[in-house]
Amino acid sequence: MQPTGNPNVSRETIICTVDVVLLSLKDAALHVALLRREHEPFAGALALPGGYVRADEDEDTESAAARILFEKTAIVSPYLEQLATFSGRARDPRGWSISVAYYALVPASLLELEHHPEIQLLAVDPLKGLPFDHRDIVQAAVARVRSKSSYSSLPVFLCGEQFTLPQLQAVYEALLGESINKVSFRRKMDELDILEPVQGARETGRANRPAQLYRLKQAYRKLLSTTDRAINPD
Amino acid sequence: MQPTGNPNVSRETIICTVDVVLLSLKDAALHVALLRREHEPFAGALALPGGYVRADEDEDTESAAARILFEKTAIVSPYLEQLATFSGRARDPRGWSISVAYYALVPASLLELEHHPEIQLLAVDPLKGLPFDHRDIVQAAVARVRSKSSYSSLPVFLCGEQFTLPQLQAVYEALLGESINKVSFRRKMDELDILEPVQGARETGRANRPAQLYRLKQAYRKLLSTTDRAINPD
DNA sequence: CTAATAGTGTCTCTAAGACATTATGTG
DNA sequence: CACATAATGTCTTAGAGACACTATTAG
Repeated sequence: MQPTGNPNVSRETIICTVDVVLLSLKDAALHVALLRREHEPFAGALALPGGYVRADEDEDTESAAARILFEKTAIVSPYLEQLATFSGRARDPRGWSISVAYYALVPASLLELEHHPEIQLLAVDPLKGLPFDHRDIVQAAVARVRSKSSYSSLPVFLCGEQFTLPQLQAVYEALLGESINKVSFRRKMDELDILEPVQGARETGRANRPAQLYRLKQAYRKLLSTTDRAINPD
Repeated sequence: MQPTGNPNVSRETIICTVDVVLLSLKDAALHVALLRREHEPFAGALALPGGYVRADEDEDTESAAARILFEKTAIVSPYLEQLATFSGRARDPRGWSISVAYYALVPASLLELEHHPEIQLLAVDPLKGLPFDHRDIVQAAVARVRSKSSYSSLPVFLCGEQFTLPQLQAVYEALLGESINKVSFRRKMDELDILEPVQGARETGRANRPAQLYRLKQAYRKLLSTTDRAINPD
């Protein structure tokens, strides 16, 4: 955004891309959605869904991320947020590049394999063998989600539309890696004031008292609450 | 980062820039450093220091930010962190652009006007009249700094190399906009364990008990501690 | 009935804030 | 000495965790 020099002067091209870290919870562990690359570089390798920013059709990089995610996985994520920008000469063999990374959270039900056979879910914990700097990007996304989880309602986006409080607590515990005091958890959820019981809806079928089903209040369906210190581990 | 299409296909150019939000504390209020633009667009207007990313000389966008900040203000900031990336067609009249924004914190002493006559310090509170989307960028930086201040040692970068605890507390209070309990503040600083007293150094000259001078411990000189819930307002 | 988990009441304990007291400089 | 602010000791209070007890289903 500066005037020094002539913008039309010939310079080395900068490659502008976006990458999307699509996260979901499977078997109580965070997994990232990867796709097999069809073209060079790294053809055949599993990598984050990503692509070039198209100045002629994308409004900004966020819409580019949403477009690419949809084109490649047919998924529209209810939660998509900018993570950070990764740049430099070394990260892409094609040349000096910028990748604006986004992360998305979706419930596992959205990733049913029969509907998305092209998606490979890989646990984020021992993550290795990714091309480019995709490992760094995924780790940054995981760190962000874990960090935000302790003081926000982010994890609800990993649940389906309706869920019980014990289910939601299990999601928080999976993200934070620690067990949470049940009473404290419910107190915090009550304070956050973002959930509403689904009248008459209970989780039935098991040999115990059925749990009340909840859902995000309408006002928060597409929004994230960031009330401070909402959830704390034991 | 995707292979669909040919990277050599002719596309609308994307302008790659960085902008730096240089923040400092003056008269107990956050101020941002602005420069008068020499060239179009918005020649003559006060704007953030920024410039084109140079693939031929910058290692990544962070070094580009450091380079541009130094070229334009001769300042090397001890704290420089990526803020977010702003993009789209509308933000720059020259065309579809990406700006990777960084923010820096420096003590007011570094901005002595006699050494940096080109810098205009503007209070961030009623901020208006900035070109591009620089107002959004500054507001994002201010929000980030205020948010991080409540649980980290970030504000020490707004102090000089040595400072007293009452001075540091005043900085936290200016950032958070609330007064802090003195005992709690000192307890937290003690827990953070990032400061060390400068032996024998006291702030003298006033008609009261002199305050002990402190400095960041060596290990943190260039680092940020992010211990959770470090500082809380009253 | 028992088994199992949901949901809640309440006590304890930790940590933050309020307040008072002591410490140490200047004039 | 008075006065001002630094630094610290300690009491009060709010909030988080532990734990126990009640509620409600299946079988």
